[in-house]
Amino acid sequence: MRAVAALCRTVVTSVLTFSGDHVPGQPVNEEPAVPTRTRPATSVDVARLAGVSRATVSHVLNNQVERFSADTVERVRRAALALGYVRSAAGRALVMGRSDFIVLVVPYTTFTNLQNVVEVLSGEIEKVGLSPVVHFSVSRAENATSKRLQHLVETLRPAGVVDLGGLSGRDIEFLAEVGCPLVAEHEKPDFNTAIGELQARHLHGRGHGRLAYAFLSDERDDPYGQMRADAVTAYCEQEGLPAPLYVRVPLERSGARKVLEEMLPRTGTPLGVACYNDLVAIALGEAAKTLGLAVPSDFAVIGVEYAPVGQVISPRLTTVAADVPVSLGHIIQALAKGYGGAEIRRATPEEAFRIVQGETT
Amino acid sequence: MRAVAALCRTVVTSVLTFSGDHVPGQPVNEEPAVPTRTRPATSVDVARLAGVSRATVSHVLNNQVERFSADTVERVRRAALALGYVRSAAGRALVMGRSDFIVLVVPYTTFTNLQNVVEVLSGEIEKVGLSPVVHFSVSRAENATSKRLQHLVETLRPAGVVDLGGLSGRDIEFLAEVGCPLVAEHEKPDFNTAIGELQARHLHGRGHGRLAYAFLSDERDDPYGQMRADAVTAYCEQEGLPAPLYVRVPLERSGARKVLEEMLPRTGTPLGVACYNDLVAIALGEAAKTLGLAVPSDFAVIGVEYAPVGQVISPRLTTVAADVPVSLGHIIQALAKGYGGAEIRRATPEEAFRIVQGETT
DNA sequence: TTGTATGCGTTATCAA
DNA sequence: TTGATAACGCATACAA
Repeated sequence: MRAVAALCRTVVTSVLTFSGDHVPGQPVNEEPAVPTRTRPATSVDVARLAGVSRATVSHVLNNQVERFSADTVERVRRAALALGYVRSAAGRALVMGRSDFIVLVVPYTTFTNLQNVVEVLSGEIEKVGLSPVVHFSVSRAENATSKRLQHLVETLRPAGVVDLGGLSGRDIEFLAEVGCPLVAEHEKPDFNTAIGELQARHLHGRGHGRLAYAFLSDERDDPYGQMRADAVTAYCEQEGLPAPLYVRVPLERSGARKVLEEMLPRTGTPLGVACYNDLVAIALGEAAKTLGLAVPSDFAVIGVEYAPVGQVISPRLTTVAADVPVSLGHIIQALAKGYGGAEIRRATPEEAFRIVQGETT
Repeated sequence: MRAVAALCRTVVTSVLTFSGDHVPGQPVNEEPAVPTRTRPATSVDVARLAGVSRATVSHVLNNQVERFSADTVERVRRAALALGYVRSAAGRALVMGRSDFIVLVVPYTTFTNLQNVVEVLSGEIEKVGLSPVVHFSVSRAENATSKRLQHLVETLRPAGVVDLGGLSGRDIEFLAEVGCPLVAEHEKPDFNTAIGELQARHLHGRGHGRLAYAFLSDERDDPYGQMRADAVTAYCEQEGLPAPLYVRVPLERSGARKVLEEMLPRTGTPLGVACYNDLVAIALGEAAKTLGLAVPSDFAVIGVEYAPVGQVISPRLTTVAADVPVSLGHIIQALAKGYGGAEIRRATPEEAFRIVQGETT
């Protein structure tokens, strides 16, 4: 039976097959009714064309070429190319125990640079021979274990998971339990602290001795805010400034205005506000305009993101911009170390972030 | 040897194994050095615990329960649950010829609702027993075939691909060649035409007889702009209005202002501009303010997105909002039809989009 | 109603 | 230097 199937395959390979799959082991004798696709080439096809065994094909295509004659290697490679052969992830995953995918977990937060981040990481992942796949985290509760992520990891059995901020504590535990590596988890640089401090130092340098921190207050998670706020607080303490006021800003006009009206009596002016992101900064800036505050002399705001919208409005927003490839350096490094890529140097927070001076500070 | 391995597995299953994989077929006699994870349960384990054969397990777990006694079904299900059994995607994909994943292809464009869109579609995909995986398209050229997508499809062999606007013509050809179904491709409603017409009709209804269409002019692809602009043009023709002027707006202040300065002599005022998205509308609105134009009487803009930022600034932006679940109705429907879910009704463009009245029209 | 046998495509071991 | 063979986990046609 096997011989029949193999023989049949010889024919089928060079011919069109049904769009549906035929029964395994059943010779296909009839004419294809709807000739739509060719069955993907397998290592058997390559082996036959190259005149070698499947084992040889496997070795050569995995770059274990030392033990083979140059001629054999060449023949196998040409055959693979000619047939458009691509190793089956399924077969490979089955025998390896895990697949060649890396899951990028994106947090449930707006993220102007997301496409950029994914693009940069995708390139690095491919450099080490793996394939990127993006997963949007949806868990809002800090310690909820995401059923979706769990299922993805259990079925895909990825070679690794990259956390862009979407993982809860339980998610991380889960990954450890099933033995799925979390890329760069333990060497994550404290970027959020760096950002918060950068904002505080900038506001202080522009003459603001009274500071506040503005969180985002909407339906989305805010995976970074607390660390940044802590950094602002630490800066104030270190510099002998009064502790910053914390506020939560809703993303609509009247709500933002109300927040501002409530904070001013408690802080007085001038006041400098470090904001969770550009959107929060814009909301506060607009509210300040309607209240007749002078920006930036009485009321200064600085965002984080360098979103385009902050640069088209008046006053142009002062913000913190990230150098995406640099700020992902620790992940890129871990990827290289864990999966056999070239060694690279890690970036410092100073290299990763910079202030973009606008008109709001 | 097989018996040995099977026996060995019986032991290993209830015990911790190495974090690395042991050699298949090699009994593990030594004590585990680093007892980190248990090997995932297989259908053999479930079969043994339930006292049935692997075939029975497979049938029951695929809901082909008619032919089995209630007792058998129950025993199998309990055993699977007890062992935390998850069927291996690899084994399944290998024998089925394709995996249980659906690839969501996201276009290279800013997208406020992206998280929402992905969340809604993910839910629907799971309803039919498949798993969503997101792929960020990066191809900018209209007819470039994305090497990344190609590789993903070839290795993952997904059950289907959902195009959110990131596929080029060649990508679509490629998918057809390899026989990967493109979900809802042929029944895609013409939402972009609906959006363009909605914008034009709104501006006209607010008293603007002279219209323009503003494209995005930045580094990103603009997969939707042309269709919307065409719809605006068609509307003008149909209503006997002068043909709309097309402009491309860069996302920075001086550039946007220059565009505005160049268009006004050609159109005069009052002028109504249908914009590609909220950001373009904001850029033009701000430029209009600096030129001293009266908004909306002399110069009106309407965006698309209902992005939060448009609602926190002054004047508050008029825009087109999408009902995400409704606007994805055709995809949800196709998913259900193609993969055996519940039948649902398709939404019309009128149900999917609505005008959010702000202060710029 | 249940079990047996086989194949899916890849990799690893060991023999030639 | 190369090849035969045995896993990996699952699904299914077919036999019992």
